[in-house]
Amino acid sequence: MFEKILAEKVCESINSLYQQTVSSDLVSVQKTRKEFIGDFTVVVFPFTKSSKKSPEITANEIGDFLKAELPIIKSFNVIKGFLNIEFHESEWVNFFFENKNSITYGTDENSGNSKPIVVEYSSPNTNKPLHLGHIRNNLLGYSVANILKANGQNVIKVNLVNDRGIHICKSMLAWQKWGEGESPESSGLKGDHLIGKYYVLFDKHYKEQIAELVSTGISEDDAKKQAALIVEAQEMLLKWEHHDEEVIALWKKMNAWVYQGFDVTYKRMGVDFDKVYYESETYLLGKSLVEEGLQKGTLNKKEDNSVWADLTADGFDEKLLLRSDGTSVYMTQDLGTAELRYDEMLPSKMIYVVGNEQNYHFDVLKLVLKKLGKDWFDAIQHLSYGMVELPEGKMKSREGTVVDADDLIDEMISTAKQTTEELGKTNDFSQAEADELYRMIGLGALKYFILKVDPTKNMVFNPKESIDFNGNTGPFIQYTYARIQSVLRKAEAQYNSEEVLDAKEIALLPKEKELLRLLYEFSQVVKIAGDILSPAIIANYVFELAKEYNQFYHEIPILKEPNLALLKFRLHLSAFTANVIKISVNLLGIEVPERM
RNA sequence: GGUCUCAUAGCUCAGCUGGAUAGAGCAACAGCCUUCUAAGCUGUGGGUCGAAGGUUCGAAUCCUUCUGAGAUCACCA
Repeated sequence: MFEKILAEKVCESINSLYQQTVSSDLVSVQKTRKEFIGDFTVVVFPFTKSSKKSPEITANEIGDFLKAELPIIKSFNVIKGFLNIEFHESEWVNFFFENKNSITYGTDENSGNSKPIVVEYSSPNTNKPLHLGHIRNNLLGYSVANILKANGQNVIKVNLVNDRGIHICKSMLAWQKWGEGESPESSGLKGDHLIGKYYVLFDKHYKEQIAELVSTGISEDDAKKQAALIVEAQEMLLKWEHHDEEVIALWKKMNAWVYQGFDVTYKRMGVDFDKVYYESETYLLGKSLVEEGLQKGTLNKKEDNSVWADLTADGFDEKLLLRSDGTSVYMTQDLGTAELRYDEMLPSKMIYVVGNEQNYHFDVLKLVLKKLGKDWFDAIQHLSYGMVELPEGKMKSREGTVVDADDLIDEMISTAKQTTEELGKTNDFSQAEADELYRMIGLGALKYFILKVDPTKNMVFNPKESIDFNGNTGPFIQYTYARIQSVLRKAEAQYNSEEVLDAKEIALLPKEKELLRLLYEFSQVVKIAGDILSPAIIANYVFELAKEYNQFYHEIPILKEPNLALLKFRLHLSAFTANVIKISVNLLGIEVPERM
């Protein structure tokens, strides 16, 4: 890496010129801004303390040293405290030859040997269909897993399905009462949507009952607890915990419907898992951990038999871990599944892709594990992503403002179809080819729209404005790829990726140099994205790359270039760019078409 | 009320551990298809980086205070 070589040489120069030692990671080597001549810029302000000279003089002295020591440097110039260094063009051409044909360029293939990283994402409830918030979660989890793999990590993707609890009992009860045996087959509804329908129905009737009770003079809080429906639902949950055959059978039937529905949505989103956990199978695990904590005296039991962790010393409150009736809460379950996961896979890290509304939960989770003496507590990393909001604020299922995942995907694909047909792009496509293209573009637009935003930040989605296909979008990037493929197809006679080109014939134009420069940065982009778990880094990079290529494409002729060596170079440069575009978007879970 | 996050162009967002004159896209306006795919390219306008202090050679970035928005603090998950 050029930056590393430069940084180390700069340290040497400080040592040699001023007899001072500087650590190489304190040296700031950055890309030279376009308005100046050079490839890399060293900021010399920090070294003026060592040199006791002005920034300009210091920069010149370091520049002289570097130039004398490193033959790869062609020239340097100094502007204020900035030392701009220009490499010989051959360095960039060499970089090009070394990497242009690598289908794994920028990624680390040495995976599999290290301790695994577990990435948990999706983690749906089985009482309603997935919505836009889940889409962000799924796309993030899937992409982060890809990015970690590209960084040489052994990644295990897991899903923890929240398949038990009062919420699913509500749907079950409503279906029992008013469903009249309705099934996905009889209704034509997708299983998860069918269940969601009864969850909403439950809530509707429940609210009516509450209102009725309130009108008889009962307080709202009491009404919420006394309403017949909620009491019945709780009875059902109790029956479930006691393995009541009828309830279990109903539960299995309805969950199966939901899973059929989820599978369709997962498949359409293009996400998958290496392992699926079901909370119904793991929810009891936490209890033994809590018992252990009680024995050790790190947890305490109150008079009513409820068990608590006292976290006041760490600036938190007390946290309930077992209810007075001995049943476990969300936190208890998470303690159990965390330990199960750790014991099963001995991971170096356990990443949980969970919304930022649960920041407190994860702080407490780690703290309780620490209290319980689990020294691996720090392996837990909460990838806390921001909410997807509507222009008027948070999505609310009660107000019907939730953007349904399936609906949105349908809309994206049909918009892609309409737009593509208007442009006449698929006139010579077969129906199957065309449909595949619409799917790719629609999903590409959606995925890019979600993933280009910094995961930690809340983002806004306006349902009234459809997601764009022009500008900083997925289809723009897909289009650039397809455009390159088109050129390569036209150049069949001149293009052979294996052909050895003559480096001496190649003189880089500014746009070509900039393209190469961007391609060079890719491996660092992958590394940063992996370090901070941010697909947005990749998304913004690949947009930049596509934009740069389009400028090159418009400015410089490829197939009409009279010099055959240059023509071939540009074809290979185009192919290299297409390759990096493909690798990049694949990290985001986006596919690229050969034609569009 | 306690804790935590966020605030950058009309809108949606970049701006990596502090570095040169804060960038894109959309929207608006003006151009470019007898020439490799116009889902493209070029140009114009648009900013007190929420406000005020501070640290620094240097602050959108770090610290403090204030304003505004949001999250969270359940014997819910």
